[in-house]
Amino acid sequence: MTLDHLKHMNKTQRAAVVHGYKSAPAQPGRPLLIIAGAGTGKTETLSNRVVHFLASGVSPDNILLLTFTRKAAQEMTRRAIATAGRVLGTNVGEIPYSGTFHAVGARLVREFAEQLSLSPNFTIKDRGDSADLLDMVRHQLGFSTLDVNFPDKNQCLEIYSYKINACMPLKEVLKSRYPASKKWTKQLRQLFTEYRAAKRKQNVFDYDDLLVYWAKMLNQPDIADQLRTRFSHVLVDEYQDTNRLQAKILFGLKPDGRGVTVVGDDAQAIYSFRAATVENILDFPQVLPKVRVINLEQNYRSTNQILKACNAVINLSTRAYAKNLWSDRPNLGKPSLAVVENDSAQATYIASQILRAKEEGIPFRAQAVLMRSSHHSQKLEIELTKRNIPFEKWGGVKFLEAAHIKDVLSLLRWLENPRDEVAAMRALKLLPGIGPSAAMKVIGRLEGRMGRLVLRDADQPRGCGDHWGQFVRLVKRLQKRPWKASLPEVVKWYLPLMKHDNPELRAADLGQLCIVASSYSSREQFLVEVTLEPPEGTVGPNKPGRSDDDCLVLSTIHSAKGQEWDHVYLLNAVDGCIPSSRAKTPAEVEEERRLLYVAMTRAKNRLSLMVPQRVFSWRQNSSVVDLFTRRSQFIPRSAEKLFVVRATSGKPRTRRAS
DNA sequence: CTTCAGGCAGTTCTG
DNA sequence: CTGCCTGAAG
Ligand SMILES: Nc1ncnc2c1ncn2[C@@H]1O[C@H](COP(=O)(O)OP(=O)(O)OP(=O)(O)O)[C@@H](O)[C@H]1O
Repeated sequence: MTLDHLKHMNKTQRAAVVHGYKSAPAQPGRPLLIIAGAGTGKTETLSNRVVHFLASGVSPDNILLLTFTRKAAQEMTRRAIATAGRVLGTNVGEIPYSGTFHAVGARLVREFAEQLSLSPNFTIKDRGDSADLLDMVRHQLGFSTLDVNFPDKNQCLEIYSYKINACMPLKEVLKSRYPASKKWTKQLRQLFTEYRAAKRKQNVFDYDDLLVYWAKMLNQPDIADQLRTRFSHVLVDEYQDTNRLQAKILFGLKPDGRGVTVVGDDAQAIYSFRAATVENILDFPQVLPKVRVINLEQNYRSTNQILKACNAVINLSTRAYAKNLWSDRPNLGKPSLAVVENDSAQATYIASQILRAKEEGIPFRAQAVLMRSSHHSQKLEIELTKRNIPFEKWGGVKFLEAAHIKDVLSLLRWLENPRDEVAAMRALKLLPGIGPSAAMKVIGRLEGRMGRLVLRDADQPRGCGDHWGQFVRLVKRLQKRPWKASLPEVVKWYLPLMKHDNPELRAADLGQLCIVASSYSSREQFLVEVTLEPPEGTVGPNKPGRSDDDCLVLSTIHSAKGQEWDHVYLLNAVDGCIPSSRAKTPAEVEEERRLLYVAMTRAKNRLSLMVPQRVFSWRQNSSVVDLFTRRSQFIPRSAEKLFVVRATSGKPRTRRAS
C-alpha cells in the first residue's frame, strides 16, 4: 500500500487519522473527537481515517459512517472510496453502511424487522405525507374544529418530531418551544398516540421512526449484540448537528466508546430546528471515558483575507468559540459587500459577475450562490435562465413534493401498500365527483381485503359515472403489466383529470418522472429509495437527471454545509433575511450568525455578500411591499474594514428603518 | 356530498 | 401567493 492518504496531511491531522491504529491493534482504539473550525480538513481527515482502517485490514462491512445531510454523506463517501482506491490500488467498491442516519436506519430496521415484530415491507412517508396522515387523525378526533388556534398539521408534526428527536416529554417541549400550544397538551398527547397507532395499522413509517426503531433495536440485547459486533468502527461527521436521539443511538452502538470517531465544529451548529444540540459535541469528552481530543487550526480552504472576515463575524458572538484559525493561502482580494438597489439589480449583478469569472477561466461549477431560504433566488433563477447559464438548485421544493408528482405517485403507493390511507385518499380524490367522504367510504369497504388492492365495479361511489369503471380497469392492468409500463400508463390516465394550473409544465415534469422511474427495477424499489434518496432537482426548467457537466450551484446555506467553491455569492445579507425575521430569542439569533459564518467559510478565493437596499416582503396585511433594508447586523461598521464596499447602482444609500 | 368562491392568516432550514 | 376553513349552490 502507498501512504497517499497520509502524505498530504499535516502532523495533527495524521495523528487523528492513525489514532489507535499505529500498529494493528487487538481492539478498536479509544474514542476520538476532532473539534475544529471551518476548512481545517475535518472531513478530509475523517475520510482518510476510513481509508486507513481499510488499509489496515478492516472490512468495509464493519465500518459505519454517518452524517446528517445527504449532500454531506455523498461527498464523504465519494472522497473515502476515491482515496481508498488510490491507496489500496484496487477498487474498494462501496462502504455499505455509509450515509445519513435516516438512510442507514431504514436499512437496519428493514433487516431486523421481524425480530422487532414489524413487517419488512413498510413504506416511508415523506414530510408532507406524514403531515397528511397526522391531519386525518386530527380531523377524526375533532381537533380541527376545536379552536381556530389549535396547531395545524405542520405545527403538530413539528411538535411531535421535536419531542421524538430531542427525547423530551411533550410538556417540556411545549413549555420551552411552543408555549402558545400549552393549553392543548392533553389533546396533542392523544393525537400523537392515535397517530402512532395509525402508522402501525397502515404499516407506514415517518422519518423519525427510522431513528426511533433503530434506538429500540439497541435495547434488545440479541440485536444490539449483533450490531455492536458488526460495526467495530463508527464515525460521525458534523457531530455538532446531531440530536439527542442520534446520540442515544451512537452510545447504544458503542457503550464504551471504543472505535468511535466524531468530528465537528460548534461554531457551525445550524440545525437546532431539527432538535440538534451542540451539547452532544461539547460534552462528548465527559460522557465517554478516555476521549482523545484533537484540535486543528490551519485552514486550507480560504485566503487569509476571507478567513479574517469570517473570524470577525463569528467573534462578535456572545459565545466563545475557541478557535484560532489561520491560513497561509495568498490573498486574492478582500471579500466584497456589494450594495445594489434591489432584488433585480442583485440578480443582474450576480449573473454578470458569474459570466465574467467564467471568462477568466473559473468554470460555473466552481462558483455558487448561497441563500438563507430557497425562495430568495427566484429573481436570479429567471435571470440565469435568460442568459443560458446552467444551474442546479439544492434545497427548496423538491421534485417529488410537487402536487402533480404526488398525485401520480399516490396511486403507485396505494398499489404497493393497500393499507396506506393517505395514498388511497389522494388517489381516489383524483376521480371527478369523489371527495373526502366518498373516498373514506371506499377505503372503509376495503378493510376486509387487505392483501392486495382489489377494487370492484360494485364499490362505485355515487356521482362519478364512467370514471370509476376506468379506474378499476386501470388498477387491474397495473397489477398485471410489468413495472416499466406502469408509470406512463398512470400519467396517461391522470393528465386529463389534472386540476392544477400550468398543465404543460406539469406534463413535462411527469414525462421526466417516467424517465427517472424507468431506471429502477421494480415499483417497490422505486418507492423505497425515492423517499430517502430522491432524484436531484426541482420542478420547472431544471429537472432531475438533466444537469450539465459545468453547472452553477444555487444552494441554501443549510445544504451547502461541508462544501466549498472558488467563488461564493451570498444573497440578501440584510436584516430580515440573515438574521431571519423569524429568529427572536438570543439563541435563535446566534444560530443565524453561525449560518452567516457557514456561508462565508464556503469560499476559497472570492466572496461577495450582496446587500440589496430594498427587498420584497410580506407585510401583516397581506399585500407584497418592498421594504428598505439594513445591512445584516452581523457585519457592523467595525468590521467594514475587512471588506471592500461596492456600490453598483447610482443611488446613494439611504438609511431607513424597515 | 362535491365543488367552488370568499375570507383569513402565515410564509426557514432537512431527512 | 398559498393553504385552509366555511358556507352556499348544484
Ligand atoms: N493538510 C492539508 N493540506 C492541503 N489541503 C488540505 C489539507 N487538509 C485539508 N485540505 C483541504 O482543505 C479543504 C477543506 O477541507 P475539509 O472540507 O475537509 O474541511 P472541514 O474542516 O470539513 O470544513 P468544514 O467544517 O468547513 O466543512 C479541502 O479542499 C481539503 O482538500
